[in-house]
Amino acid sequence: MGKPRKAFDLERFFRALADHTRLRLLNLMRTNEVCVCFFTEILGTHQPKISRHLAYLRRAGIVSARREGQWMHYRIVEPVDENAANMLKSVLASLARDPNMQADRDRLNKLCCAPRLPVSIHRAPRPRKLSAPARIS
Amino acid sequence: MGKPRKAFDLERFFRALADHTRLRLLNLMRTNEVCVCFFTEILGTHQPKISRHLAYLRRAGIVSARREGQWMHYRIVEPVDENAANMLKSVLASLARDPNMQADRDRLNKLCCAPRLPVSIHRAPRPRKLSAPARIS
DNA sequence: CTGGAATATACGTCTAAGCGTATGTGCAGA
DNA sequence: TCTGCACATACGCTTAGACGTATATTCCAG
Repeated sequence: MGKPRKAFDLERFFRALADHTRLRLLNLMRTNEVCVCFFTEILGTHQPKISRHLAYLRRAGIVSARREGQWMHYRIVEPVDENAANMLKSVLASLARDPNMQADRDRLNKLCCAPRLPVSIHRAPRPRKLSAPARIS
Repeated sequence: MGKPRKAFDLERFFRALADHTRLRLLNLMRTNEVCVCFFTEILGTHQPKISRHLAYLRRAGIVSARREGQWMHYRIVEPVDENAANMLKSVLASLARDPNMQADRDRLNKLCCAPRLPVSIHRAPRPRKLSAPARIS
């Protein structure tokens, strides 16, 4: 008998989405599993800031993390709650339309396909296209 | 050529939804246009608190207000942005499932249909069922 | 035009959470 | 086992916003 999964927390979900940096992160994870160093490179900000926001998203059950050696990969998870899943879908669709968010994704794609990565992240594993969002958290 | 309506602000939208009191208010407005005194009665809280949260929702473009004499009626507005409209629909569907939110609505319905209102709001206009959410803001 | 009712706003206080900087942790290679 | 890299967390500072209380505004009745 599976654990009685805690009821979905709407408030926490919205607090997690109510921040520009976190929306930018989600936008970059829309179709990819991305490692932390790519986020810092694309957003052009300090690494601890990125990690803090990723931790926030993780605590809210919106993303999951996977370790690969020294690197951590983050991806969006599909919420079990049907309404939450729909909301997240709409959020991502809304981000997809925003020109600034498109610019972020363009930079990620460019970097991702570049023959050589910048020195700061030259050994980093490149983002992986995801066929579908992960299940559960 | 209509005014170039300001782009929908996702962040502001989520900040507005990231509060328990505001979610309770939205829940009560799910199918009704409701006046302030009913909110204070149902939530059992101070009136300025209610007004502040309603103002917040209004600034975020989620509700609209209508004056009728001394009374102010609030209702949810259907966002023009398609994704926003879908999100709001999912939010309301999610609230509809929550037992505490159901209890709030039950209390509102009971009060609404009672032969006599409590003294504190005995002259207040009762909530009105809405056929569909209002357009725009 | 004056008092009271319904609602809105202002004010001071407190907490959540944002930020940058410094430091801790875990893994890989020598 | 020691060093360096990727990432996480701790710390101190600052701000948005939630709260209760007090006061302003708006409308109606008389």
